[in-house]
Amino acid sequence: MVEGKKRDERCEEARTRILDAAQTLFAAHGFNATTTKAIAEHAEVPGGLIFYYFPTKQALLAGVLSERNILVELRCVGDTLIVPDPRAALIALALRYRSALKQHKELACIMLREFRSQPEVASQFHALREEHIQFIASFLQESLRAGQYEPMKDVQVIARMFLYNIIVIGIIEDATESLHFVENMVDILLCRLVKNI
Amino acid sequence: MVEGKKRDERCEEARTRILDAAQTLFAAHGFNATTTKAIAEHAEVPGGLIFYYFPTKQALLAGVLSERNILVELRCVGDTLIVPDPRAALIALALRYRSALKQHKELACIMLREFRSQPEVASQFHALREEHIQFIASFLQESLRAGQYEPMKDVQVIARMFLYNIIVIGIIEDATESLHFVENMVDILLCRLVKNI
DNA sequence: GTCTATATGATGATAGAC
DNA sequence: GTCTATCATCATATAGAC
Repeated sequence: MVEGKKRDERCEEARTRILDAAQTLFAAHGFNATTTKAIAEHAEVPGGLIFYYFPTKQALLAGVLSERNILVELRCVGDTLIVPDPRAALIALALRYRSALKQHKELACIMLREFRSQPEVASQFHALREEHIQFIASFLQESLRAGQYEPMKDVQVIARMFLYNIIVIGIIEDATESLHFVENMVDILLCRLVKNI
Repeated sequence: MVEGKKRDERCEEARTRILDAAQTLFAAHGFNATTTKAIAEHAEVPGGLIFYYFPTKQALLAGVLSERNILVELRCVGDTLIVPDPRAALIALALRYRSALKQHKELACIMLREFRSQPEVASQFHALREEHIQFIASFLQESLRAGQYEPMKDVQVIARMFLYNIIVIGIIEDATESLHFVENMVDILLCRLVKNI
């Protein structure tokens, strides 16, 4: 029974396990430094099985990027986030981004590592950035309107700064006391508002 | 004569040419994706010569990072930069950082690419960040004092945000209209000041 | 210091049994 | 679908002539 279940699990998850292993190792050591042998060992499958599911190693990378698409997950970052106070709203949004990035840190690492040499990664990365700058800008504008504040001219710039800081915090930073930094960051970005409150 | 000079130049610069080629190719394709053969071809030297100057490929990377040390160059970024107006000072500083990063973009790319797998790179990168946050903070504090402005409590946070944005602009951004963004960024960071002017 | 030829090992990918 | 054995290629590094 236990054996059967174990067996079934391993069987039906072989492909998933390969993707998991590839994602982890690509993030940790980079695409080129990761051997298919290492992926197979980490996934606990024989080396040849990788090439049953994926024609090439490159296709395996593409599989990781498409099937574990960080864009889709991040698009939900603003859902059900309705806070009348712009300051609280931006902090909540920042924390959501932070946890989303943390959750998908491996994907983010792969994108950051490979976007210079893998064109598909670069375009995905670029699209992701611009999309979220627009989203953050309209999210901020919305929460300003909802809170009866004066609309800001600098919304685009603030959104860009917000995202850039989130990216660095999520990817480069050790995340030590980043909550404190996030709050201070939002205060500074909303300075004109805060003074008007 | 021409032949002799050409020959001499090639001879005395062989090591330098190898370092140049390695730097360029490591930045473009990453350490592991770059073969020593490719470096030799790019440097126009025979493949074996690399291992006369550097015992291993890893040592070649270490050579690039130590002999083309971006830290040293960036430490001069604030020299002879005395501007009484904090806004003008920060913009000037940002532009210096931007051009320094642009000039050493290959090094920056290598650090960003490899800091996760190469421990030496990681510690260099971390030290660089903290050092420059401190530097920017005291630079800002200084220009506030010089301009007779009230000292700010958020200097550390502003310095951090400043640097993080500079990093993203310099490394990830395509640098399109980044001057405009830099100005807006400084205005937002100094918002409390600007309102007091 | 420069260059060629090559050893040695690892890597991506395949063939084919089960 | 799973697994083993193996091929062809290419990478780092070396030996040794010049």
